Amino acid sequence: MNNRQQQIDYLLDRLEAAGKRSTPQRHAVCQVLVEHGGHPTVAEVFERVRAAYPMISQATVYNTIDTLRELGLIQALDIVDHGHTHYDLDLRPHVNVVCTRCDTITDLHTDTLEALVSLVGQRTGYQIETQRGVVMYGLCPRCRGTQHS
Amino acid sequence: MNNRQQQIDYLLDRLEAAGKRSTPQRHAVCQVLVEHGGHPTVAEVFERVRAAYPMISQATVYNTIDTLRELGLIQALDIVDHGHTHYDLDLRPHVNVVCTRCDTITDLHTDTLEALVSLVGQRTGYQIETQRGVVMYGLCPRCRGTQHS
DNA sequence: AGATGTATTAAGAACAGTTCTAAATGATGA
DNA sequence: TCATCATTTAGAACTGTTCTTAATACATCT
Repeated sequence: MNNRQQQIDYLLDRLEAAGKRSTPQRHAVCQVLVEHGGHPTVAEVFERVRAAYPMISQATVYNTIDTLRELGLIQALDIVDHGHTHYDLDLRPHVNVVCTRCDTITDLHTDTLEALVSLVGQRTGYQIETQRGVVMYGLCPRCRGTQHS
Repeated sequence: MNNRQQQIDYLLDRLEAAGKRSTPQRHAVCQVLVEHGGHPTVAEVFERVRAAYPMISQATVYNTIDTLRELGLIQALDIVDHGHTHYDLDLRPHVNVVCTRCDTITDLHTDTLEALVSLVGQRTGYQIETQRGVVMYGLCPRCRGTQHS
């Protein structure tokens, strides 16, 4: 029933299927990733995991996230001026729209992106990783109102 | 007639128009940026500028690039797993396709991206910076051939 | 031309996110 | 139980970028 629990279990299953162990640390990281929902950074994950698991090391968070990434279960998102990498569990093609003032990230799913991805593949000859989102920058609706500063 | 020279002069003119001085260091940085043509990093620019201007400081390269960016004359491009920022003089909307094996970046200009940008603006309410390119990842044609490794 | 004020530059220190290292811990399989 | 191997931990090391400070060069005013 619990969608999130299913998602956490899915990640751990895939880890085990890849011959990795399902440790409590990895469980905690996956749980935080799923429950965060948005586009967490390592620092955010570390901080939250720590609340439930105070002795966890930052290196473990990095390692777990790297492993998940190698298995293609999450993707990395580098955003100009943010200074750290964000991660995204959403592997459907979508646009991540970043506010250049408040840093809010909004997702948009649209067929136009999928069309663009396949067009880029055809035109360039690249084998595009279709599960990756793209990033756009702009002012979010709220910040457009407070533009003057 | 020299297209590149015009572009260099344009950058310097815009610097001066913004009240900045047109110093030899800035000239050298602009020249390297224009002549590079692709998506240079600060390290690449620094190295090349140094050849013609051995006493230039890395800080000056950073400062000049920051200034150009503040004036909207170049844009920054953060690419996952590259570890440093690339810069792009091309302010028309385009897709930067990055090879995940050899790091080659290929540009693609297409109306579909412009359509996507305006659609994203409408749907999300964000005021999208239309001059920014987006990044996609994949295997370039050459690396698709040597995939086995 | 000379003096004054301001922008720019240079060099290197400082910083932050990430990666690496080495030792300790914990699980697995014979 | 013992041996082995993966994993975790803590912190050092690394790297790209930013910051600081003093020196320099340019522009303006008289």
